[in-house]
Amino acid sequence: MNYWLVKSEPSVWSWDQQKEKGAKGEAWTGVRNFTARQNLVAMKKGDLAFFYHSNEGKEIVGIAEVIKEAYPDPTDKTGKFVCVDIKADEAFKTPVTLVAIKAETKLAEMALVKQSRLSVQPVTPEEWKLVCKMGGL
DNA sequence: GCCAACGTTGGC
DNA sequence: GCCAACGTTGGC
Repeated sequence: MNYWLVKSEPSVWSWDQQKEKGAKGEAWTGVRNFTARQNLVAMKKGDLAFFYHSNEGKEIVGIAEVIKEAYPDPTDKTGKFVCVDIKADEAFKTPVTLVAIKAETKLAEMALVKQSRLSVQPVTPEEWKLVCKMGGL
């Protein structure tokens, strides 16, 4: 079991839209970055990922589950990139903001802080536990 | 809306 | 294969 963090601008694809898709989930497309691509390929069915809202909100709003492993991204004409399917799992009782993450010294090493532009990032089990706790789960 | 950071592209 | 130019992302 691995842990991840995926980012989306809520104006493009929000947690609420993801929730509406229910158990069937939705393809997580649009990744056009090789580092993020590598992370997508490494995802396994059943892995969990934080759902982060960038630009608007700047907070982790909930947890999603990988329900289909990497396959060619239908929105990518070059065929170079992949996507996975995810479904909304649990919403945080309290969203964990970027400010709160930065204020927590144990989370200073998170990719979210150090590499803010990477849209699919790995999360360590320690970070996962702590952020879940901060989110009220 | 600005700007810094960084990934990608293309010329050599 | 290097590196400058360019484009995009995302926090502020």
